[in-house]
Amino acid sequence: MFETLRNHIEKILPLTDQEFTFISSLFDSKSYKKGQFLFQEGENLSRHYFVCKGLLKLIYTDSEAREHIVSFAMEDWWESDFEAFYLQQKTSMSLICIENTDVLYITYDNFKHLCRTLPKIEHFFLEKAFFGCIAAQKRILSTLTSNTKERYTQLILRYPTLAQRVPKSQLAAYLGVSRETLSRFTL
Amino acid sequence: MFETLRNHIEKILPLTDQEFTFISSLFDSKSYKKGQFLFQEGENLSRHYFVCKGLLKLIYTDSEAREHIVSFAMEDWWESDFEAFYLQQKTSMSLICIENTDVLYITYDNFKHLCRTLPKIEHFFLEKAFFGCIAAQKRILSTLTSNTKERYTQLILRYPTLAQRVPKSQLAAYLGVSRETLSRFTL
DNA sequence: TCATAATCGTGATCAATGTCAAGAGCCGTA
DNA sequence: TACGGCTCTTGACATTGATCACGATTATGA
Repeated sequence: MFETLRNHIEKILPLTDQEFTFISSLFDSKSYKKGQFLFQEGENLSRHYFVCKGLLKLIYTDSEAREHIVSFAMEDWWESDFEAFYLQQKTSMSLICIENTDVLYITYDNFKHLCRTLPKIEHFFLEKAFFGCIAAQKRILSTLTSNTKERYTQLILRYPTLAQRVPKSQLAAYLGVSRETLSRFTL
Repeated sequence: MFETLRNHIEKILPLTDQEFTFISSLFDSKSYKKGQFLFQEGENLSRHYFVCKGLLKLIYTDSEAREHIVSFAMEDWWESDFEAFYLQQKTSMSLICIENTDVLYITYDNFKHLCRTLPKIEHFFLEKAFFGCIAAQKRILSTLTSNTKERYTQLILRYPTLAQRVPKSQLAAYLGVSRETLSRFTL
């Protein structure tokens, strides 16, 4: 699992063995089964997760108990309730396994410690955060410019494996439409 | 204008005079009048803008010439076509003045030079990017959980000055609804 | 293997919103 | 002051998608 992380980081930032040993010491690994929560709304444990293997969904549950999918996370993706993590607040969302999943995670304190001790890692996280902003900008744009059917086909084209691993009802919850609506489309 | 930038950065990262002199040398300042373009779709000049005074909109124009507002930018906000800037591509969006506006901007090359020469600035940009992700996550969430009227009132509550500085039709283009729909709401 | 739960598709109905059209009010400028 | 441009409102109608209901199919686990 740690090798996965190392490869992932070194795509952006070369590391010495010593540096990576230090990084590793600040992460913990954990495996979850399908259906389990990595964290739940209202908890106070802010961690940043790296998915080594598996598939997660980050969801928000509204006042009518409807589940909205803020994002999926598959192999090599980072995931967390950013606001809760970075501002040290209670989580407003939950992170749940769609498949059995292996993750590495870092706590906020360890993250700060890492950035202080090994400042060049901030370059790595900056690049990740930039791409996060780009992806978010694109998703917002697609809600502005495209109708539901277009967004559905774009999603499938962009993440073909996701569409195979996730039931349609979950794709609907990600797109913000009812599952019936997706069902009626002929692609 | 440069003092504005310095105050802005120093909220997150203390700077020596020497450091700030160096930073300043990599930014240019420019003033634009209401209606002018800072850049236009299809151009190849990637810059990252800091708004000292005024108000901008980042728009995407679709195939039917409809204008969608990806984001507004007011005082102390950073703005750019992130993808074009960071990946050195042609812009797919345009940045336009809603009011007369003074900006500072940095080119991609200077940005890279800055990060290489003064790595601690990456801490500043990382924090900015993180907050950008948080804001985007929230905006996506609001489209998933709230109806149009709720999103409209949330927008006004959150950015009361914006609602005063921008015509309703532009707020509609930001929310992704028709101006007629906003018109029919009694708040 | 069987029982149960998930998932998916489809019809009927209703609410929300887009679209087109017309007109009214406001503001800056010649 | 008068004009044109911009903005906002409102009505009528069409379209999209949500909701509820039901049944069929597919996975899953004891």
